[in-house]
This record gives sequence, C-alpha cells and structure tokens, in this order.
Amino acid sequence: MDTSLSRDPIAEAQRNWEEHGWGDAAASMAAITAIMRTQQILLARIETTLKPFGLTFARYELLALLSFARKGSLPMNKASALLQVHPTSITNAVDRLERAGLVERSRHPTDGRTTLIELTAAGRTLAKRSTAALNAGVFSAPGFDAGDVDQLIRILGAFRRNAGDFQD
Amino acid sequence: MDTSLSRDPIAEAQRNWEEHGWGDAAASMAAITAIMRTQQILLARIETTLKPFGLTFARYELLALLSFARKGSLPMNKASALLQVHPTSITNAVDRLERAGLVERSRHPTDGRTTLIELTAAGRTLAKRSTAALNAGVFSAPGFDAGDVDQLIRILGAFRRNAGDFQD
DNA sequence: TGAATATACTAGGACATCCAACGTTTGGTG
DNA sequence: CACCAAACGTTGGATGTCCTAGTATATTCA
Repeated sequence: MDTSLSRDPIAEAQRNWEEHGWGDAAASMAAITAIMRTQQILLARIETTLKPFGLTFARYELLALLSFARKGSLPMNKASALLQVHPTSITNAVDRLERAGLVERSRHPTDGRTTLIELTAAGRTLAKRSTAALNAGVFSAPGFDAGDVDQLIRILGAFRRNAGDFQD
Repeated sequence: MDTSLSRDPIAEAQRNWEEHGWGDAAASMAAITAIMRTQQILLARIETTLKPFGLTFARYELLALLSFARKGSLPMNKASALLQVHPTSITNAVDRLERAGLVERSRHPTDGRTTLIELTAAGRTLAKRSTAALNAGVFSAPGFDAGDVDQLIRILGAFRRNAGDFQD
C-alpha cells in the first residue's frame, strides 16, 4: 500500500495516452487522476488526525459546520446543501454523532417536515479540540509549495463555479 | 443534492477560519476542502459516463491499466502499487470484473504466492470503448480554464512527490 | 376546501475503501 | 537442512457515498 514507486504512475499514464493518439485528453486525464490521488492522500492524513477523537472526516465536517451556525442549530437539509453531500449521508452522520452524544435532533418549531441538528456541550468541546488538531497537524503545513495554495483556490474555485456549485 | 448556492461555501468556511484566529491554516483548509469537492464532482461525471458500460471508476482504472501492460497480464500486487490503492480493493475489483467476464485470474508460473490478472477479449474491447467515452465526455473538456491544467499537474505532482508517492 | 404537487427525512441496498487477521508460499539464515 | 520472517492474496468488518423508494408534512391551485 505505502510503497514508493521509482516513477510517477500518473505521468506514465499520460505518456500512454499520448502514444495512443489521445493527446488532446492526456493532460486533463493526468490532472484529474492527480486530483483523485491527492484527495486520497489528504483524506488519509485527516482521518489519522481525527481518529484519536473518535471522529471521521464526514462527522467532523458536520460538527464544524454546526459550531459556526449562529443559532447553534441547523436544519438537516441546510447541512446537506452546505456540505454538498447527499441527504442520506447527513442522516448517516447524524445517527452516529447522536449515538456518541455530540449532537441532538429536535423538531422544527413551525415546519413539521424538517429536523434540526444541535451541538451538545460535549460536541462543542470536541469540535474545538479536533479543529485545533487538524490545524496543527494538517492545515498549517499541508505540503504544497509556497504560492501554490492560492493557485489551487483560484483554479478549483473557477472549476466549481463552472460546475454550478455556486453563483457568486 | 444538486442545488446551486448563492455563495461559495468553501470561501465562507475560510472566512470563518480567519475570524477565529486560524489565519495561518485558513487558506490551506480552503484549498484542501476544494480538492475534496472537486474530486467528488469529477468522480460523479466519470461514473455517469461509465455507467452504460457497467463499469465503475475503480474497475475502469484496472481495466485501462491492464490494457497498457506489455504482456497483457499483471500481478495483483503490481496493480495495487500502480493504482495506489489497498490490495483488498484490487481483490474486490478483480472479483467483479472476473464475474463480468472481463478479466481472468491465473497462477504465476514460478511464484505460487502471486496471482496474475489478464484481460479477456471482451475486457480489451470494453477498455477501448469506455476509454473513448471518457475521453470524449470528460477528459477532453473537463471545465478547467486554459493553462490551469498544466498548473494542476505541476502543483499536484510536487505534492505527491513530497508525500512519497514516487521518487523521480 | 380538497386534491395534486413539492419538500424533508429515513430505510434498504450497491459499491468502494481501509484495517486487522488468516492461510499459503518463499526464501534467507542459522 | 530446517525454521521463521516476509510477502501475497483473501475474508470479514467498519465507514461513507450514492440511489431508489417510502412516509410524513407543506404548499399550491382548481
């Protein structure tokens, strides 16, 4: 699993693409494959950092989102929209967080369809601690060269806007 | 699930980070979150394109890798190393591809521990067709701005090298 | 007002990924 | 030559994601 190869397998795939006459798609294929692999590496680091807290990244994201909510609570459909995942993924995450005593479900006062999620005291504490750990262990030194972080934010921001994630 | 937000939720998260005094980690957090989301968008497009062929991206990657192998066959541990996924993921993919008649397992002639994977004729045909579909539907127009593809390859290549993916 | 439509959440299933543990085969070492 | 550590693949379990379908509640409109 964690063996270092002598050559970049993605660059190798790009060469294969070019040799087969798919030169117009080769570079994009390489970029997309690199995004896939980078996501995998980063996710593994994040999960390792969160493991001591009993959290996964999916659950952490929800916890962090709730900790920034002004009212301290959020409808499940809002969480689904903001985290940009399927509603059933939110249900799954809330189930586990609730079982761990970190959040609680409550009925919406006026709309009987919606369920509100709210942090418990334990949830709020864990959100702070795990965020500090992620900042220290991953975000403050992610391994990108200087200046590249801003490039990534720009490039991927444009891509996500093109993909319809947001208007702005 | 596919609702367009008025504002970029990742930029919003970055602002939250900065307001809480985590300015040194805010930009990296935003870049990493953007990578996660971009991967999700691209994977969804790829899976949609592959669905008519009865393939998932994981199975396609293995199929494509085999189609480039000189001998037409590859040990499972090689596939695991080149695709950079856990050996059990290869076992899973080969199980399904074999059941679909696209690949076959065979014993290594000299080393009794290793298993070789080989494309069937049907597998080779499907690899070609699905690659053409991906090139046409995703890779040839991925939605990145001009010049950004090369930037991505450079930035993510450096990251992966730092992460120990390859020497080069 | 009452029926049709839309929205919100949940249940069940398919798929992929990882980890831990296991059995088999190799190959180096005493 | 025998033994044991290492390598290889598989099984079983946990997690997350998505999809489809179903139930309950709101909203719209005839």
